[in-house]
Amino acid sequence: MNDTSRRSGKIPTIRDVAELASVAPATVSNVLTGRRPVAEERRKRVLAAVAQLGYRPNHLAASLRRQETRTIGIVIPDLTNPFFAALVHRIEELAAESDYQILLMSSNEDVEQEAHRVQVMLARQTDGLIISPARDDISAFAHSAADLPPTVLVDRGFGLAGFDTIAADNFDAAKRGCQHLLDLGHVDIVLVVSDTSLANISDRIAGYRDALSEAGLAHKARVIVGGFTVDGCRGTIEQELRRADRPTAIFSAAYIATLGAIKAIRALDLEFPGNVSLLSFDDSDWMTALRPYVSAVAQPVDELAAESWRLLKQRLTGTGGELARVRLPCSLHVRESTRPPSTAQRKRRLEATT
Amino acid sequence: MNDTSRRSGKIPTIRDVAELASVAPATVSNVLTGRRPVAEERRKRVLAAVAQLGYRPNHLAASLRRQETRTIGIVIPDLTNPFFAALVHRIEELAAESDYQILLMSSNEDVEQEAHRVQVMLARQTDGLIISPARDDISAFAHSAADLPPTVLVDRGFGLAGFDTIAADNFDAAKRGCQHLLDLGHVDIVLVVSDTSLANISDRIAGYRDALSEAGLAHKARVIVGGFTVDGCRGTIEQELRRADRPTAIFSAAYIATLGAIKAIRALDLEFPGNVSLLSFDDSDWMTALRPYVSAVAQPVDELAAESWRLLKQRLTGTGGELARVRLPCSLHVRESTRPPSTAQRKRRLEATT
DNA sequence: ATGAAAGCGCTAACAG
DNA sequence: CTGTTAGCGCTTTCAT
Repeated sequence: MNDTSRRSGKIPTIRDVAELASVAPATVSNVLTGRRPVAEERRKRVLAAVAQLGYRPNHLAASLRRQETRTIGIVIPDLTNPFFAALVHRIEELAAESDYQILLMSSNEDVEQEAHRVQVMLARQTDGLIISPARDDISAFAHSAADLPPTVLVDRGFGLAGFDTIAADNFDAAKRGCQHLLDLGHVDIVLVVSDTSLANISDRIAGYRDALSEAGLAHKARVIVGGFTVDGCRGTIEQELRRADRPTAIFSAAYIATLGAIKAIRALDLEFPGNVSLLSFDDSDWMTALRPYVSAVAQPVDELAAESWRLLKQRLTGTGGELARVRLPCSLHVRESTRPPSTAQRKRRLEATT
Repeated sequence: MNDTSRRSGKIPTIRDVAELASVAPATVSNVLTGRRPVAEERRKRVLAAVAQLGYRPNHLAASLRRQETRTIGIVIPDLTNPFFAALVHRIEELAAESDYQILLMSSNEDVEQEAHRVQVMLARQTDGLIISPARDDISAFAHSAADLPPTVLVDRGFGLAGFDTIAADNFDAAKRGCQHLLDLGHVDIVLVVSDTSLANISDRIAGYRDALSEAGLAHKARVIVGGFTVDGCRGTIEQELRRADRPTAIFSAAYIATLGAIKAIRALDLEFPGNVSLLSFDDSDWMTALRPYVSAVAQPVDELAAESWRLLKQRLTGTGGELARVRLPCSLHVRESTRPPSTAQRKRRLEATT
């Protein structure tokens, strides 16, 4: 059918269509975009010409003219983290429904890469940005929100001036997680974090401390830092578990910390929850596969994605009101890796302390 | 410093810079792109003007003019699958090094969504495409390779005419996996697949059958189909495990099948490798966390990504030669979930068969 | 309802 | 080495 175009070799433009249909280029545009009405007869001629030539509108040219690309940029720290993968997946899905596309970049938790990537996004005229900043700070890539197109900060950078920001309620989630362990009778609970400089993490630390305080156990708080790698976390946790007064429960405050914790426990030939209870911040499909099922605090990924997109789209269409700050609740899934401390555990602690 | 631009309200263009620096727009372009030399003094004036105005080149306009977007489109079936997430992550990283950006879309294993997304990519003038097709067939989105910009097919659609194609050596990997189980002494090995219509999967089935044949056990081949969901796979596998003559080993030929298999085994209160050995096609970080560590065939994700990008870039720069068909070897990680059949297992089979 | 003309912001081609 | 000119392909005035 469109052999003609194929043979001609050149990609047809709107002018080619216009000539073939004996109408003005503007008319072709109006038929294809539906922005203005076109007489039925001419409409058909245009459509026929489009089909015959195999014409495809050049979105690039339209973007330049309209000053709108229908592209949004997403910058996240790490796509291999299932949390971010799921977040991006869902945002892409929603954006596509509104005919927006995604330009994706990973900062690899690196401020400089992040800065560079955001600059590229700006040069590319993305209509909006969804960013999960490497640090809770935009100074790496912009002076202020005014330097950027409509931008939503998700998961990190909560509350920064000038942005719609959205994140899980890390404080509350960590507090409830810790309370769960306290309810079970644990008193020596160590919190393992990746990096204390992120607000998310300090919120989790604060939630953990708050729960302890309310139980009158503020002095029992113990936070250890494992870094951004599984092996780093594992090493730190192994040290912790080697202490005579080792904790009876570990609360791993990040995905990699959970993997590190499990590996550390296994490396020392310990069992969980037998020798130590384990609670994970961040849930994953495998946590309900191998035994023991891992008790976990789950972030509402789909809702975070939906809300991010909703807010951004509002800004893009100018229907947004006040800047939003949204905290979404996490859910606690009590499974098998958390249980009351055994008498052996209690005894061990007692001996170590006296 | 660039308060001037801030106050003016309007985004500066190359002409504004040119005027301020008293040079021609083309000169500004030449300074910024480095495509042609510019006298040192004028250079400095231009750079100063750029800084003062806070000018950013509009990549869109440049793309339109140059007929090159430095954007590549990636279409994959599902970003929540760790394999694809890792693939995309790595490709993005490599592309960024060459100053290419990624337009990302998921087809959600759906041919129609895929078709639509590819059309969008084409309209957006992506310089190249990396696609992992929902079916091993491009007919959903193009008549032939000639309809598309330079395109690499990765993981799926291996060998399709007109494309550089690249995939793991699924046949060999499955064969070696099955041989490993045979070497252990297993004779009743069931293969669980998601969907037989994908070439990847039939290759794995063929590899499995081939290994059995070489061992003179062709008649023992048993392949069950669980579909694209974890629960579907689990259900199918549960049924299989309820049979009196249940297998002594399960080879799960896809990530979700592995999750399904583990859940099925647990649901029936069986143990692995005690009651049944388990070998996974596709590796994941958690498989070396919880016990027993899961023996797995690992696809060379990073190499697949690197090779995909290398091939695409060659095409983009016109340095590509013959169309390439690359098979990359998988690696077999023997861990704890596979072991020789116990005497109890042998006995059970014997009783069921007689 | 339609067409002509004027750009969106940039760069390649061509003079000088 | 530098400036001028002419578009890339589309959409939007502004007439008619």
